[in-house]
Order: sequence, then C-alpha cells, then structure tokens
Amino acid sequence: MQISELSDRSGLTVQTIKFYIREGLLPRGSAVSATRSEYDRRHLERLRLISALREVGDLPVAAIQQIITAIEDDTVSLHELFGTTQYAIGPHVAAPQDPNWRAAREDVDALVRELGWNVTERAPARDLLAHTFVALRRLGFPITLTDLRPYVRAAREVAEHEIGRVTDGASRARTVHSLLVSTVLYEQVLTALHRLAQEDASARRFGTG
Amino acid sequence: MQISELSDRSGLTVQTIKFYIREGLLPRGSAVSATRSEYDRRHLERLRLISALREVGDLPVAAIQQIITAIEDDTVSLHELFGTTQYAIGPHVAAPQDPNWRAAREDVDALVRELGWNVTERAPARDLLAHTFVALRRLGFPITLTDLRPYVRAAREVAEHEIGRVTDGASRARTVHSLLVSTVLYEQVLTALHRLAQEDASARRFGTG
DNA sequence: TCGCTTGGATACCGGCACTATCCAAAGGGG
DNA sequence: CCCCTTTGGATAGTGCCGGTATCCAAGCGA
Repeated sequence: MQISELSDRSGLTVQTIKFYIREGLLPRGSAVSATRSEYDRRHLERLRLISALREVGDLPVAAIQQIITAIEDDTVSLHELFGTTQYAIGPHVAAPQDPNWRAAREDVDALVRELGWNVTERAPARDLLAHTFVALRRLGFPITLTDLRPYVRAAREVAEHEIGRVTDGASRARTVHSLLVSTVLYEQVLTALHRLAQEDASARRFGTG
Repeated sequence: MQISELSDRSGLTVQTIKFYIREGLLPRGSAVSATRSEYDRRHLERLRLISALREVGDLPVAAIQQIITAIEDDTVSLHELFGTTQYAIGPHVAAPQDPNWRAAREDVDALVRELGWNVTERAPARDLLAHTFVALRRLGFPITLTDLRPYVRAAREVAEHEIGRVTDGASRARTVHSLLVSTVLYEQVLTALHRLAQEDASARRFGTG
C-alpha cells in the first residue's frame, strides 16, 4: 500500500508518518521507485502501536523510539524489553543531594528489599516513589509502610494478572505487543478505574446527593 | 517574610514565584510599601502544594489554577472540589463520532452502572478508560469485563482507603490538602508500586537471573 | 500531456513552563 | 546621606516538544 492509504487506515496524516520515519519510530517502506514506496501490514500495526503509546500511554516520542529499538533487536529478551520500557517511561531525575530525598530513596529501597521484589537498582519507579515520599512529607503528611500496605497488595495482584496474561506462544511481534499493552496501556486502565472508584467513594463520604 | 526568603524555603526561584502569582496560583503578599510585600506561612504551604502537584502529580499549571480557584471558594464542598480536581486533571477529549469510540464509551458507562458507582457523566476518567478500550481493540487485544475484575477490585480497595484517610476534623485548608494529597499524590504512589510489582513479576516469569 | 502523489529535506509553528531584563521605587549598612 | 541591593510589576525571550507546512524534483496514471 502507499503512504496515503497508510495514512487513511492509521488515522495519522502523511506528514506525521513521515515525521515518525524521520524519528526512527517507523521503518521506511520498501522503495519501488524514486517516488514510490510500498508499505505493508506491519507498518500499519507499528503505527497503531505508536498511536497507542503516544495517545493513551502519553509517552514522549523519544521514549517510544527507545522501546522500538529494543523491539527490533531480536537478541533483547522479554524481560530486558520490559526494563527498557520502564526506563524509557521515566521519570529521569538526577538524584539531588538533598538529605530528605536520600532518606526517601532509602525508605523505598528498604521497602523493595523487605517485599523481596526483584527490581533493578536503577528502576525509575523507585525514584518516582521516593519523589512522592518527599512531597508528602513536605506537605506534612508523613507516610509509613503500613500506609502502603493496601497499595502493595493491589499492585501485586494486578501486576501478577498482567504478566500472566502476556501471550507467550505467539510470534515475537505479538508477544512483544502483548507485553507493552499489559504494562503501558493497562497502567492507564488502572489509573482510570482508580479515579472512578475515588469519585464514588468521595460521593458516598462527602456527597450531598 | 520577603520573597527571597520564600524562595529559599520553597526551593523555587523568585522568578517562578512571581510567575505563579501572575498565573493566579499564589496570592500576592500583603503590600508593605511600593517595593516590599510580606509573605507568610500560608504562602509557603501553597507553594509546597503547587510544587507537589506540578512535580509529582505532573499537573499543568492551568489545572492547578482551576483547583486553587475551587480551594479558595469556601462554598465549594469537598466533593465538589474532588470533581473539580478530576475534571482539571483531564484528559479533555472532544468525543469523536468514531463508532468504535462510541461503543467503548458505552461499555464504560455500562460498567459504571453495573458497579453501581456514583460517578458524574462528565468525569474525564470515563473517557480515559474508553480511550484505552479503543486502543486495545485496535491492537487486537479485545478487553472484556472479566479482564477488568482485578482492576476494579484493586481500585475500589485503594480508593476506599484513600477517602477514608482524608482528615475531616481539621481546618478546611488542612482537609483540602489532605484530599488533594490522597487523590493526586497517591495516584503516583499506586503507579510507582504497580511498575515495581510488574518488574518483579516480569523477572519471575521471563528473567534469566 | 498534465495534474496529482510521493520521497526527502528544511523550515516553521503553537503550546507550555518558565527565565531574563528592565524600570522605578524603596530598604539599609557604612 | 550615599550607594548598592532588593523588590514589585511588566514585558519579552527561551528551550523543548510534537508535529505542520512548504518546496522540489521525480514519477505515476488517466
């Protein structure tokens, strides 16, 4: 198919597709002549993946580029791809020497150790959690490990479910999509349901009717 | 205190503080002379709140502005403030006439109804969830209500815990902070723990050691 | 033949969250 | 009292990001 058809079917403009090619998110079509290239189903699927990661997952283009690079390297295992995705998602904070921050990060590391979770030292999610600790404490809402218990429980159950859902038998492409979907997209599902459940709880507690 | 001290204590530059005043996130100090204003503890607390919502919650300035406006209006109830926050957080999607989108949104509405949740029709989280449905289906990963069960359970438990934690006896300012913290900041806590739990699950399932 | 599409390159744009500058009018230490 | 710094307030500029727009030469196709 030509780029115009790719555009129609993906819902993205030709310009945007060219942009994604420039940025290395999408491989070039196979050149048929100097002014014609042929695109196939995989290009379309790739574009759908990019759209999902951008529009739903809200990932920056640069992060998607890193993920794509890992996807296209067949020597990258599923777990390594997972790590790449986590790292690309961020946040990327240069650890400040603020003692409060250091203490929070220490608490996070202790928590992970206590839970026995097998998580990289560099996982940005550690920083994200530490960041929330610092902010909570600065606002005068100290956080303790018992406060976290319900969150840990919920996170563990949901994560277990997600990783278990990754289809392992199919093609690598399919499996990889399955993994990304389970992590990036279902994170949004959890967030959305969390907000809805909060609103309901708020209505019951504070609502007037 | 003067603006320079406010700057030191909040960790924000004088420029940024002035910017927040211009944007209506922070009230002006009480003018002492043409070139001197007095700031107090509330200004500092406000700045800490703004920083938390910006840096940890990743809210845009415009969203924080809406929340602040609601905070400062004493006639706004806690539940209304909650709604304002949810709305400010977004996403703000102009519902397209795409039939897939309509169907997804219908599914979300049906789910909310079935759960008996008391949630506004306009809650952006409905759109967020619908958005994920569309993306998942386009990628060939259809989603069913049973898939959602673990998420619903987790979301409900955590939300219940959060709303229950909102301190109701203290001053309005304190209660309001408590509510915002419980929603915006703990959303990040949940996200971070979710990612960590996923990495652990991934390590166990796909890890090499 | 003639208009439309394409590949490829380059330039440009709008939104966002600051950041820099400037000015006149105070402080305030020596 | 002098002079250096700080401040309030306004206006302009910056850097990043994710696209858009434009242009050109080279096909394609009716």
